[in-house]
Amino acid sequence: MNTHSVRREKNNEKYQAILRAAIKVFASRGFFQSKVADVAQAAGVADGTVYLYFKSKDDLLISIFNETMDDVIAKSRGELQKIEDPVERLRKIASLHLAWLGQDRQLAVVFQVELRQSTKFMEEFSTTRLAEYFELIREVIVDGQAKGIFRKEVQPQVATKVFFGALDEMVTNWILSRKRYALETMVRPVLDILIRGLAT
Amino acid sequence: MNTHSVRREKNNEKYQAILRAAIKVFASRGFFQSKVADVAQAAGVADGTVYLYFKSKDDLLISIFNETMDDVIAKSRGELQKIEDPVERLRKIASLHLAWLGQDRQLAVVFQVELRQSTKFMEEFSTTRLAEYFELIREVIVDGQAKGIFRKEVQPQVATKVFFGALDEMVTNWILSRKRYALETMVRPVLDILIRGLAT
Amino acid sequence: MNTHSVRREKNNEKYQAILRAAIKVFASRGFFQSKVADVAQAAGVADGTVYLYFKSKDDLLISIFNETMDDVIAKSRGELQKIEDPVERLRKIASLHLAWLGQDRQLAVVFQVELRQSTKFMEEFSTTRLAEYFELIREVIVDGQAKGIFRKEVQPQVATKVFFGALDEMVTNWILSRKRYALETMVRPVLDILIRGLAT
Amino acid sequence: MNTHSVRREKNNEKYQAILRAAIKVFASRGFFQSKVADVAQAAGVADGTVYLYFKSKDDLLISIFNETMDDVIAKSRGELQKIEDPVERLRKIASLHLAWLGQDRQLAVVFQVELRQSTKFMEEFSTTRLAEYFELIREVIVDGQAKGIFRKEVQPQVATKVFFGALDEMVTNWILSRKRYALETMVRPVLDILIRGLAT
DNA sequence: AATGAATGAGGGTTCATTCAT
DNA sequence: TATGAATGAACCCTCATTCAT
Repeated sequence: MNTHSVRREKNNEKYQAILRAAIKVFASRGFFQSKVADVAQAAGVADGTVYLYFKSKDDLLISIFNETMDDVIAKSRGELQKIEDPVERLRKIASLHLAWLGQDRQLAVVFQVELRQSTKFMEEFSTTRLAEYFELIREVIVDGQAKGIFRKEVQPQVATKVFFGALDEMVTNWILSRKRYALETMVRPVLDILIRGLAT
Repeated sequence: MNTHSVRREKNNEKYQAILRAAIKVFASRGFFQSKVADVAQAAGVADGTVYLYFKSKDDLLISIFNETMDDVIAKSRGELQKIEDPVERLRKIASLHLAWLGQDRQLAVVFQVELRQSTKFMEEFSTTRLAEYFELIREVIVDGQAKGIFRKEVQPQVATKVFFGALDEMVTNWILSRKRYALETMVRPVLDILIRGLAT
Repeated sequence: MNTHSVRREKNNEKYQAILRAAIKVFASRGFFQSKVADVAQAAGVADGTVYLYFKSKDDLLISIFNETMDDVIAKSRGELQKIEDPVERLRKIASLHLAWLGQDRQLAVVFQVELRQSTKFMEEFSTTRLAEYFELIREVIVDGQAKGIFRKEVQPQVATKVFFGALDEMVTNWILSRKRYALETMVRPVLDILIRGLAT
Repeated sequence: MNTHSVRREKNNEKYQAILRAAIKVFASRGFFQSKVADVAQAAGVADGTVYLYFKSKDDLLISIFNETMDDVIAKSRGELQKIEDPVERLRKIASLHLAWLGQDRQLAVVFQVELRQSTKFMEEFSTTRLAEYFELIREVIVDGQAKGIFRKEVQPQVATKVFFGALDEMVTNWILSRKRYALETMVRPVLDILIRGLAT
């Protein structure tokens, strides 16, 4: 059916409009409480049009995740190539992570809350893009160990989870907090603890 | 309305049966995908009976959280009183946290996934029982700083989040992992990193 | 089952308490919106007790009608025996009708509104007690014709309906009106029209 | 929300089909006993389609009343303009009233029984379209008094209620009667009484 | 490609009634 | 007689998805 080349292409204007609308709507009402019609209206298209670009409502959520993660991972890889020092590399990952979600509260809500709706989603995510993100972190840690900067007795797998878990908690707290502060300011105090924890 | 003595009491047999059933059902199908009728059937009661003990489907989820957190916090406080060393105290918290969820995969799924369905729930939780749990951790860290064991330049608030975030990520990973391992085994490697990160 | 002599007896205290409670509750919330539990509470008995005195919720409504109509018809018959003049007899019926409902707004609401819930009820009522009430009126008119006071070309059947319809509308209007006035004051102006309409 | 041009329009084919189906279903089963699904099925549409044209089940009932009353009032006003004699005007109103309900037993059942379900409905109706109908009658009576045909000591307000009450009772009786007769035949005998009652 | 009217499956909740005590 | 906990059938409405235009 979807034989037209324009459909489903990421740089198609309507595709992007619908995706942005979905982030906005899911963030404000929650995924389950959001109607496809809401997304369509926010995107300025008819209800049916959503289905020309996305298979289902679930697909909207999955696409938000995938598209965003692709960007983040690509961006992170690019930035990491410019840096040698493992410590600075971890700092860069943390910095990008918090800056990226910190500048778009709605996207952050979708990532921290809506995407974790069900084990079904979580399992799908954790075995694909998220696994790739974890791998990105792990490589930096392994490299740091090879360079003698991080302790060799630390299991990279564990360190990766600790690192990610710490950042993740920062974001969740930031979303739920009544106080308004720049999420990025958390990079330094968090890294202070983690780097020390890993350092030789 | 129904404030009859037998109803709504926590140690009422049916109340507990329904709560256990809800954990089981929510864990396996997900909260939104679960029907109240499923919970009732699993508990061996009629649909309507659920509403003699719980105000709504939401109330089931909230009650799971509150009941469990009350237990955990009470248990943790009790155990912590027996320990002096801040390091050992943190270890005890981590140990209880992972042991508690590690021995009941279904409960863990509900806590790591289902309870995070919506900002509505998250906000409610984070300002009550969860805040208390955070406070529990924070006190240990502050005490450790007072005793000169943890660095004073670390912000207890931040350290608390890093600590919780790390543990939380361990649980989430454990749930989603295909490998079956004892969650408690993560205590040592995780604490190894965190304690070092905090220590003077 | 109901073999105990005390049950279902009209002068039983609880029977009356439940009936009064039902009138009150049905009048304020409406029959369909009322719960048997509301009636029980208003009567100060347990839910189940209602079923010791009444077969069903419907039976409550039917009993309100029957009990009240029995009173009204008996009372009316008694009063009519004391009067000779057909005109004064009609006036007495109207007067009793409006006085009786005019002094108990709740009862009036039940009679004018709640009892007309369905053709099922209406058919049942109109063939029993209500038919008896109609007959009461008809006899007076026939008697008036025999005495040469009312026109013979008027069909008593029709005159009865006109008479009842007029009174009935007075009550309905009174219930729905925002103005508060004594329903009985309507007797004179209404009878003025009707008597003239019937008179030779 | 759905303010699309086709929807909710009175001359829309489906709108009318659903309205007719509602009259049919409500008349045969009663409003509270009828399911929206019954109405949908009778109209030959899906359940959800009902809600494209009507806000709720209540709205169906209210719409039946409003649509029909609008027709009746417009028709009556038109006919009355052609007539001068107040007596003939009252006869025309009665004639239209009984002819209109007499030719559609189902509609009559809805008007005489189902619409009087609750004070909620009754209050809404009596202050809008029904008040307009009453006003129509009142004007004729006032005009008759001005022309010296009806007695001036009669209160038009009261006469209106008596007139309407009499007609209303004819319809109700006709519905509940086992005998089948043309409702319109009641015009003459009823008017015979009422006109005499009003005449100078 | 785009529309939006139509579809119809699905479920939380209420409440009349029962019955063990 | 009286209780009230337990039952489970019943239903309105929503909304993801389809498809004729």
